[in-house]
Amino acid sequence: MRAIALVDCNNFYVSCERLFQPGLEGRPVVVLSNNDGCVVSRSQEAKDLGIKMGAPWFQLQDVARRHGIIALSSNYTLYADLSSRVMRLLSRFSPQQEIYSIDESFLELTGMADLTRCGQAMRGTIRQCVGIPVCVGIASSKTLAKLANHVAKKQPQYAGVCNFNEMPERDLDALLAEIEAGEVWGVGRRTAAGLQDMGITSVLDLKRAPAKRIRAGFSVVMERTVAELNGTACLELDELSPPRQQIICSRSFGMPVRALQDLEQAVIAYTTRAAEKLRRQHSLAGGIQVYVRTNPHKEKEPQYQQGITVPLPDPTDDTRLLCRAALDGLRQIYRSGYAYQKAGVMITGIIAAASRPRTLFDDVQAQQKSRSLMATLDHINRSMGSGTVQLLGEGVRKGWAMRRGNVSRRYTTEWDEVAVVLS
DNA sequence: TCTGGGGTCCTAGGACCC
DNA sequence: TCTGGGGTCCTAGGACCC
Repeated sequence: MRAIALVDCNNFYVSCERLFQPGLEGRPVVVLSNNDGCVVSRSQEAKDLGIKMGAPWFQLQDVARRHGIIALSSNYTLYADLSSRVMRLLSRFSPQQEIYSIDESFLELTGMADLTRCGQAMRGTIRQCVGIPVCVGIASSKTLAKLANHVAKKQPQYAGVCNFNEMPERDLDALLAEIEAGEVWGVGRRTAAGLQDMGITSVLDLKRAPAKRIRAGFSVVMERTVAELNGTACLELDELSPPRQQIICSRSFGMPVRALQDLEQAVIAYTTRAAEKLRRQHSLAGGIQVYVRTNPHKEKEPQYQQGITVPLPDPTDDTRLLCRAALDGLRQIYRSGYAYQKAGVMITGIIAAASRPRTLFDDVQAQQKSRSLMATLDHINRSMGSGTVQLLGEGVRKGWAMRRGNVSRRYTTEWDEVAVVLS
């Protein structure tokens, strides 16, 4: 039988913070999104207090004070480094691994023996070598493995590893009958409501739903989900991630921004980040979209949102050319008199650098100059820290930069910030 | 005062072509 | 008066994921 494992870190961001601040153990802790906006990770203690995923932090002030909830700004540099350590350890357990997200990985285990014990070994190794707690779900399709992982997390009797493949069908169905259909990977709020209208409430209902009806009511994607619930693997492991088809960089501002000049600085900063990502995957941009918007939550203030795509007939990865195009777009959509809350850029029309169409009029010398300048820029910023060299237009004061009230140190990636044992 | 960011896929509809 | 059929490409919007 096909065997796929899904390994998922528990409360990943909070677990990362606890590694270096053991005093957080046993206490309600949350990690906030950029700008200290929403809750994006919660310790078990915080979940037990009823703190919801995605809840705006400013609405939780009272409950936070009452229960002494500790809120930390997100520290993605730290999380990304710990994630790569976890993933490297997991790769020892299977020749085939798909890194699905910062805290999740699928592993192909087909043909191996003692899968439940193998899952326990993964847990033990990661706990010992990195210090992060994980749970493991094992089943015959990715969708079922996700569900098994969910069970491993919720039901303590599985000790963190749930293997559907070694359960009799009848027991498995009894288990699925107890789980809401909305827990299934790919079933979101809208679909769950639609399923409910059809009388489908549990995972077992969905598993037994006729494929034709599901396809007609929803889409081929949902039809595949039902097949996966029945143990037919439709989704393969994606071992190497294909290059991105779009690259987005957008941020909310730390405070409302009114002046075009500030928006220009932000757009240059975001375009710079996006261009770095573009070059890292050896691609060129065929266009760049810029958008700005006011704060939709402030209903009494005048609202405005607009975006525009600026085509780049000569595909490029040069930060300067991308910035020029983005600024050109920004000036077209900017209207004075609004308090802007967010801006962003999206690189589109992405092609591989190697497949750049050549024309008679290519300025080969300029292209070579651009390539070596960008390579030098990337080298300096990679080795000496991001932002060491930047375009002047990005600004130095950055009044629009995001808030990070309570950010921890980058313990594992910056010499200046390593953990101090005694001082 | 304060509500994240970055992706993918699918579908429908319009423009355009032969 | 009569006004096809089929294909492609692009875009916008919706739904979902972490």
